[in-house]
Amino acid sequence: MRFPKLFERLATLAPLPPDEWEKAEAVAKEQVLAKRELFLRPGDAADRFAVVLQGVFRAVRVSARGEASIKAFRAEGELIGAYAEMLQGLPSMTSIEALEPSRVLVFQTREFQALEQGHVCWERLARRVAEHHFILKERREQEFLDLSAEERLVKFWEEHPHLHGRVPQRDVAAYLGITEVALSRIMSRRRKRPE
Amino acid sequence: MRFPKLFERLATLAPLPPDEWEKAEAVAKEQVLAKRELFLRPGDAADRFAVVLQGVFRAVRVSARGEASIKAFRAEGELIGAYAEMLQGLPSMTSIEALEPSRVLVFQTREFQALEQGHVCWERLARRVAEHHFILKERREQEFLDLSAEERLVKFWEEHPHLHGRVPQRDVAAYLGITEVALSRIMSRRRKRPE
DNA sequence: CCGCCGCCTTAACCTGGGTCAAGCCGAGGT
DNA sequence: ACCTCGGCTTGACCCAGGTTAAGGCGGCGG
Repeated sequence: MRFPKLFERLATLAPLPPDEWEKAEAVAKEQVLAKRELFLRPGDAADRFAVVLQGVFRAVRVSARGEASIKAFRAEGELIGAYAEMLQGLPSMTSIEALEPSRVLVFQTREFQALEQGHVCWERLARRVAEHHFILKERREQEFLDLSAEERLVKFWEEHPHLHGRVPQRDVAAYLGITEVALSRIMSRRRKRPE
Repeated sequence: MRFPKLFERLATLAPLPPDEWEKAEAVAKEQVLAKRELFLRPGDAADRFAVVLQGVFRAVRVSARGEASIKAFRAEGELIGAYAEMLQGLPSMTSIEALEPSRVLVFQTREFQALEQGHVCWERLARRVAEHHFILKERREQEFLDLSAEERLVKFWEEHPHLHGRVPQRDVAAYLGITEVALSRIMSRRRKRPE
């Protein structure tokens, strides 16, 4: 077993026999990405996903009008991929970019589906993953509905302290749904009135 | 089989043997709700969900500060329930209210779990449901990030024409993340400059 | 028939965040 | 050492939407 820590992590989501995990490792390929390199670009087929072994990524949605907003940051142990597009069989509308030199473990969806045929544990895991992602998105929805930009910022750093210093401010702003300029203003405001 | 149309609908999501559906019908209970009656109130255990047979519901999140925002409207054929709380074993933070005299088909989560033990089709269905809900939430996230209130309004009516005349404007506003007043302004603006 | 209530609209005023544009560093590259 | 360039800040101005408050209007109960 090449990735025992990853195995343990996944096994907490759903029971996962070690030999099934070894089969998965056999079809997965490690990939190294330089800073600024893309794991996925818009227009690509959404036929693969990966687990981050090391590094940080940003998932950027490129809207029809060329605007770019950030859907998520992903660091060690988390999944990257154009999940929604994959589920719908659409080409990716997301670009996924390494913000640091990174390493990921890549799965082709075809090969993952083959694993699902072999043992129900993979379907169960996929269910838990879907449910988990749902919970994250619902939490985010609630923040847009109930919180001001400043409150969302505070919450962001509470929930993602490990991203400190690893993601540019402009990207945090794009994640919060505001501009770089507004973020800067909010920060200076807080500096003056600490609470 | 008491609800053949519902069976057909679910069978499009994941293969569902008719006899399994009959087992489900056997444990489900029909419930009638008057206008304004609550299917779920905040604080309740999130131990049941239902399919809407007739009527419209609104799912309202009551934030800590007493603010109320609307997570979703649900009409015929759709699911109601405090899904995120159910997944996390938390008490409901959502109130689900009938906007019209309604009928729903109620399942206890315990009983649904028993169905899951009996046949994998239920786990597969649950997975598809989770994935579907994820896609909906992600779409909504994107709308908050990329669109103005006016654009969100237009899209809302494009996507939910069947709700026309069935939900109060103030609720539409709360769903879009704006006030009743702002919604009214946007509408009068559009009346004057039709495009 | 009247008055109340729920729901919607309108108006006046305020404010958070957008836009545009001018700096200000600090890290590389030459 | 210098230049550039990318990322951050700041200021001036603008506008969408929030807040408050005053009606309008249709339906329903008394």
